Amino acid sequence: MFVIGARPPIRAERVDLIPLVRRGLTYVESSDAVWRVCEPAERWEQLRAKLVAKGYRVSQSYIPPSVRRYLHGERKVELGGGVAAVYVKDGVFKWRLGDEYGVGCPPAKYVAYWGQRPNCNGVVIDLKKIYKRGFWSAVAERFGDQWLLKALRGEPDDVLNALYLLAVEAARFLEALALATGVGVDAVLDVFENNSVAALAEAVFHREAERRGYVIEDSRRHFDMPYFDMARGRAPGVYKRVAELDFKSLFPSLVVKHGVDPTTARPCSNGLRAGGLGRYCFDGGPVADVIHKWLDQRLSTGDKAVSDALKWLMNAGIGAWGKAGWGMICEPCLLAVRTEAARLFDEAWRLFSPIYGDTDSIYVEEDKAGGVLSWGASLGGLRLELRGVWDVFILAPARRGGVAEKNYVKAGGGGLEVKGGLLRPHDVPLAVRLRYGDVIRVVAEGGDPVEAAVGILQNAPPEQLFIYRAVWRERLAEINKPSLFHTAARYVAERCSCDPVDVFYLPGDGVVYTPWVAVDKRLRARPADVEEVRRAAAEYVRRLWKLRALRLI
DNA sequence: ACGGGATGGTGGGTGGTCGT
DNA sequence: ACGACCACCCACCATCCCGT
Repeated sequence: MFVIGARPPIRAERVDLIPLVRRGLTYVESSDAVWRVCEPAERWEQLRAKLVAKGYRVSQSYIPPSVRRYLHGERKVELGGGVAAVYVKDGVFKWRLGDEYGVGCPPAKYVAYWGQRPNCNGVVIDLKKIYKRGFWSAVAERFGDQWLLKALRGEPDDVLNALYLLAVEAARFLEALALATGVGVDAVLDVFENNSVAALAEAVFHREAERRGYVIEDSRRHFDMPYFDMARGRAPGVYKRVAELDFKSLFPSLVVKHGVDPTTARPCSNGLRAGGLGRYCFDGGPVADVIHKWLDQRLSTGDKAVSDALKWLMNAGIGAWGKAGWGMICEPCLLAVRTEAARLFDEAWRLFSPIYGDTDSIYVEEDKAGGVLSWGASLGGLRLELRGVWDVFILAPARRGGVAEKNYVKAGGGGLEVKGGLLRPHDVPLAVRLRYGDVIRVVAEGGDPVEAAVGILQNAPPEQLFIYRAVWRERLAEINKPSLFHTAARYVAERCSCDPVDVFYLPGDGVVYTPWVAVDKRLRARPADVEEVRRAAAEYVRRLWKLRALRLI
């Protein structure tokens, strides 16, 4: 952490760096002194508050020392080493490493867990912190809804195997971040304790500025910038043979093309429009250069994990210019990029009247794709690519008419992609969730999705009649007005030690069904038979808006 | 003509998930 | 982190039916 200005009343040494301090919406060079704080890092949070209260300005106050040791070359990133998953069963640590299974601590560099932390050597990864949602929800999202059937059965080996899948993915992502930033996985995890990828990106921005002899003042915003929705759809309906075109890394490309950088942003009469702030010019700088390097890396890598890590770093780094909280704030930078993206988006709509578009994507009839591609090629510095042609593309109607934005289904070549909470087959019985592709096929052929779902339920195995949802114990404890779902959750929570609680349930008439038991609000239970539950499931899907919306197309 | 129960729509609140 | 959106729940209101 650095202090800018008079000598601070703490242990600090003078360093020969030029401060860039915030003035209005931009940064300017100052002749003030710069001090490196020598106090232990655990005190920085408190120290910052005290110093800021006394009128001192600070820099890099949120970068952990572990990250700094890597950025200054005192430590080198070491990649590779085995990835193991560990979980506790009856007080015993069971692990999987590749195809090997064992008990105790695994002989692996990365030890990932969910729930109780194993006391093992190596880089310990808390998967709860990485995925920030329920265990089975994360597994189902990434590796298929079939895993929810295993969640229902609850076989210990299935849990360990699912855990291992997440562990491998998480370790690969963390290593990719390490490779891209030069910050070791242990230090990346330190950042994630209190912060996000944005803080990691900013650490690299700061280091590059420092290398050039500058420190950039930390500033703080209390409100996030307003978010402009850039999604637009033509009309609800089923479209056939739809070409999808995407800009690859649009925001980073615009940063690089225009040299957008917080350290050189300044108002000028012929620059880029920055929303309502007027026009701004940029001359590149340390931040734009880092993003340039990351963009080149992303365009040349064939490794998906590395590509994803770079995408996160760039988007989080750029997005953080308008975030609330401490950081490298630059409203004109973010607004200039967004406004330019919005201008291109509008131009595409004027020229091609797409079926659908969202920020950096354009969906048009197959025969228009060539025209869109040549337009993209004429823009300079941007890469517009044909991602593919979908056999079926469905735009959902909104409840109040028009298109429900960011809600669509695209299907082709046996694959199916569903976007948006309105259409995603959550909150539906597992059988329907697993066979959602069939429901979509019926819609594409002009049939009734609700009756298709009811048909699926009539022939479904009994355990697939339930809906899956997760609820965290902490949340469950503070719920005042429990719904039927929470009633089921409380009933299940009393019978397992899981967190989040994995609830398989189905709302009924005055009761909620959990596998083969009907529970009322006082948590009184009676057995329920299959046909009773099947009827409740059919009634339930008939009520669902997400299926009736598909019917209205 | 009146009142009470049943029914159905609405709007606000709560909780959860997705997407950025 | 935050907004948008869905399912659910409840309070509230209008309407209708029907018996008195």
